Amino acid sequence: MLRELDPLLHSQLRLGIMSILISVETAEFTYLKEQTNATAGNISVQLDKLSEAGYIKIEKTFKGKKPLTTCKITKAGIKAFEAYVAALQQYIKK
Amino acid sequence: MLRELDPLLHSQLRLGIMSILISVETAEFTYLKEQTNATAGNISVQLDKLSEAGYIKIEKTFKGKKPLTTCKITKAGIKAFEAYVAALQQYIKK
DNA sequence: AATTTTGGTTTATTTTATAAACTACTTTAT
DNA sequence: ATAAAGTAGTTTATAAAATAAACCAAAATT
Repeated sequence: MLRELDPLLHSQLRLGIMSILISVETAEFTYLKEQTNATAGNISVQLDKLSEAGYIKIEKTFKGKKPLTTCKITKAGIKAFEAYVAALQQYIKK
Repeated sequence: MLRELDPLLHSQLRLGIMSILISVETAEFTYLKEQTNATAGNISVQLDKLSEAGYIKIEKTFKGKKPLTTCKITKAGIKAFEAYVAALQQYIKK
């Protein structure tokens, strides 16, 4: 029987964000936007969801005079990501 | 930059169905239902979508007096599945 | 012969993803 | 100095998807 895939991670954009965050550890909003090719609005919404789930931590500061949003994956986020990947393997192994 | 994930395959249920079909080559509706733990309605809808995309072939016959729906992955389906897995690797490789 | 079960389909509802519009401020050009 | 354009986002509206609920037709069971 196939395992459940965490719906919060089974979304192209959120998975992309998490995929980046798991390797870089912290990333700025604009960097995520570039890398994922998504619109700012979409990123904003998905970051909120990941944050509310406790998968990432969002910090709002300023770079000079401009707002700066920085994201960092949490322990829970790493765990969830790894569990998701493990479950996913079931689906894609030959 | 992250690659696109075929939205038709990036769905838990459709991916599960394709994952089964790629290994067994043909499967009955009820078998898919059991293995995926999904409702009949949901399976019915998702099979139609996969079929319309040409990823699977659906055959309707009878087993004795009862209707029997049999599914088989197509060449295009195999190709799409493999492309999806390749793209996905980008997201989940450490 | 009524009730339940099987094998589905269709329709309705909820959830999700995405895009469009907007806010607040900064930088650049006039 | 001020209007126009750009940056960094958020909020709201719309479209698309997933899922569940309701339904149908025939078969099997009590």
